[in-house]
Amino acid sequence: MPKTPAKMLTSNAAARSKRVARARGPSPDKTAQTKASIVRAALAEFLDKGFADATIASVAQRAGVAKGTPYRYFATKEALFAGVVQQELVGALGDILEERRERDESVQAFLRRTLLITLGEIERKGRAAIARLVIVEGVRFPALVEIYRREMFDPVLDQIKRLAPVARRRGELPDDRLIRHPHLLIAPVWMGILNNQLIDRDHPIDIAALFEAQLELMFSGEARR
Amino acid sequence: MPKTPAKMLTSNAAARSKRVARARGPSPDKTAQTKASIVRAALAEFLDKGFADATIASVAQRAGVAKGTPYRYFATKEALFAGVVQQELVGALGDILEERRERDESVQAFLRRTLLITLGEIERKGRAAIARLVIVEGVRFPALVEIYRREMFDPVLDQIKRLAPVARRRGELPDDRLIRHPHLLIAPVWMGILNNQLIDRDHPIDIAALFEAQLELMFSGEARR
Amino acid sequence: MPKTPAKMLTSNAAARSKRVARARGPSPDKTAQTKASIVRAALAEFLDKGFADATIASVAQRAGVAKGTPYRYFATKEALFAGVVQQELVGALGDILEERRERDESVQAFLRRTLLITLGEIERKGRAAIARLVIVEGVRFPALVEIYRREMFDPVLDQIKRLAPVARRRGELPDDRLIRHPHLLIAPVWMGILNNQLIDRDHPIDIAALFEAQLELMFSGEARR
Amino acid sequence: MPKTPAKMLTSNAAARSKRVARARGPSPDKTAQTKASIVRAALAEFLDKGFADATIASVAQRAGVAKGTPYRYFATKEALFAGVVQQELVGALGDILEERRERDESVQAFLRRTLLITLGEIERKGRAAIARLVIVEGVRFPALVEIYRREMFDPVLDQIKRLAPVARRRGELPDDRLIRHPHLLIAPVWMGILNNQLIDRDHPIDIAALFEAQLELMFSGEARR
DNA sequence: GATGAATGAGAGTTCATTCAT
DNA sequence: GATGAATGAACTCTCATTCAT
Repeated sequence: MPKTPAKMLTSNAAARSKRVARARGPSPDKTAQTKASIVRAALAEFLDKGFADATIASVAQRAGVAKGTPYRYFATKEALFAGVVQQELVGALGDILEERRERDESVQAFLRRTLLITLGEIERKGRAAIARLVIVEGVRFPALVEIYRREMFDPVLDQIKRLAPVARRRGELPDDRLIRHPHLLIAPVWMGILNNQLIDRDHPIDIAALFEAQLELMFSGEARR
Repeated sequence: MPKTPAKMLTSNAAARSKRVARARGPSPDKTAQTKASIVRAALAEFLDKGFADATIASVAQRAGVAKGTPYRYFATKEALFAGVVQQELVGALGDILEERRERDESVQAFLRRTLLITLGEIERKGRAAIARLVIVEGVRFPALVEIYRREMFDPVLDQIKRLAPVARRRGELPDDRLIRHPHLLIAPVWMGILNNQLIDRDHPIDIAALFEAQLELMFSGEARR
Repeated sequence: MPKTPAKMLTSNAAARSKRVARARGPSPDKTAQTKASIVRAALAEFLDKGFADATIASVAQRAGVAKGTPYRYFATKEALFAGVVQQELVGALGDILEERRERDESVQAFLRRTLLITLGEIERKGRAAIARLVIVEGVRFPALVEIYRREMFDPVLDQIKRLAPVARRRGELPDDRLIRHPHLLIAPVWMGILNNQLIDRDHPIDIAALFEAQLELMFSGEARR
Repeated sequence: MPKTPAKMLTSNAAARSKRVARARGPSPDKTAQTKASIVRAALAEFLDKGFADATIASVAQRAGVAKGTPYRYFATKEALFAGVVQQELVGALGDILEERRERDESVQAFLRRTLLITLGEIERKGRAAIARLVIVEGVRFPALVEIYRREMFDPVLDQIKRLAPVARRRGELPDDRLIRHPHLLIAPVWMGILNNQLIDRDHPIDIAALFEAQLELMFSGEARR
């Protein structure tokens, strides 16, 4: 897990600040490792089998711990699922929304720059699989879906809603279509996730290319002319 | 469905015997009704709870039959699920693909005419919910997903692939984009299903409007100018 | 179980009246037998081990059924316990309270006649063990204790409270002690149950003799003089 | 309890070493305090929940120690229960049996003086609750019941058996009833404990008054005349 | 001595599936 | 064909107990 170094740092910092109170007893480091391996194992298990078919025993086995150990960190199977998925979700977007459009940068260029990079990451990392998981288990975990919407879906949509009028004023848009239907811009991304993750895993489509085509379609970009 | 002929035969036989001896022996008519009510009940159950949380007992209760009765018609719970969903899937498209573009009808007009109507039906009937179910249970039922792809997804896509060059030749398309990315046209539909069924049930978007906007976007329709 | 014949009778009557609605399917007789054997087994198990140490698996084994079968009749282990004990409790007294004092019969003679017989039955049958069970598990099952109090404890006490003034008027009592302390008369019975069931099983005391002594003690019977 | 001397010794050693080196090393004083708080916590836990529902973790939390600490003092949960209850039992009677009947004091007066005071203490302190606990867990802990019988039940009974003939000779008893049924005298006490602790906690009866009434009933006390 | 993370046997409970009636 | 009682594998969750630190 690429995050481990960062986590270890945090853990060590925590250990240092707690050193006075915890001179004896098990190592906080090992604890953090145990939890991390459980979370990792659980994510893999849930991705493989879905919530219903996943078993705690299997998670424990994948993590190399005893059957009861996951319960030290998550009270129930549902809590484990929610905890694991939530952890993957929160802050996953972070960077994109931090990005600011530079002076003289067109909205189209800005969107291409930020969203295209994110899309690459989404596919490279297992983000698309997470999205699929949230969607697939959404009926049982409405709270998770809401988090997903709040943390991932709505921010991107809001960004588009905010930028569309700007682009229109700048003459980048030939009509109000993006203003009226902001979903149109991200539709190809979901189309791609759906196709690649669920419908046709053997013939994945290039989500980035699909998105870029849609971007050029909506903006009167040069490729149009 | 291989059983269909046999069933029809039985049904006919039933109709015949009905006139002769109604009072004694099992009624084949009643049998067909029993199966129908089981299928209906099962679909409702699966839509409500998903495959894992659905129980045969509950299906039986909804259907007003005993717990063992569904097993007369479907060998296992999985077979019940597959059978029920498959039945909803197969032939659901039927009509659209039958439709032929009329002489002088533009491809855009043809697509609007056929797909828009279908979309309306999809939303009016529970088709979108079925789509959701297939997607959600796809990991466990790859065969169903394949059926879905074969019966629903690919036909529409193939239709687009077939018509795109035609439209291009007819001067309806300003570029090759639809030829290279046929998914772009149906992306808004999936965006809508995803949003309305799973992500934001409280704020459904108008799928038909979204699709029409995309249609006009890709074709150099009047609304564009 | 001595009750089986009576129960079978009831069961048969039930089967007869249901015959119209239940022409097919499992035999109601066998069902009743299964439930009876589960109840019997559960009572034995609870008496042997107490609620906490009793296991459903063991109950099932004693009853000669599968582990899941008890759940067809009792939703939870608690329900099984409550159901079994309650069944033993309700109506166990019945007869005593029906008894009426005959003309010219002294209160003392009446109490001796009715309670002494009941005491014999209590010991002969497993009633004392049931009482112990209720008492022992009372903290966890307040509802059961309340039933016990309502069905067994209070009725006897109320009977005494009702008869004490009568006896006093009849000159059978030398003072108001029984009126002020009705518990005194039944105290020896509980003393006996406690001793014989819990404290000193190897040296049981004769509860009937103890009760009779107390009866004579409180009434100025001949034995006193 | 065999450990008592050792403990006292340790305690003394602790007192000694306290003056010399308080700052370093484990404090034996603290150890004794730790054990005491564990015992206290355990008793409360067992009284609250009974043996089966009590958890070591909860005991530790009540005592303000770690989950593993109780195991330093008691090898198993059963040992903890036995140790705690036993400690409450042993020597609890002590004083009563030490008491000697004064010259010219009637047996009745002596019994009233000694037992009545004890009864008050029983109710004031949690002794009755302990009795309840022993009774309730008796099936699982026959050894405890035996201790109870040996330390509490039999001594009182033996005292009565010893004094009854004396009272009879002194003309305090109108007949041999108490000699033949010594249990009769203490029956009201148990009746009271049973009623107040288990059967009808909302309507406690006055155990002391009940006992005194029985005492006067058996002895030809003034109240009788 | 003390800690508390980790263990794993074991219990309650569910439910797809079977089959005698 | 239909019934529903019975089965038993499988799963979640608990908690007494151990032991490295």
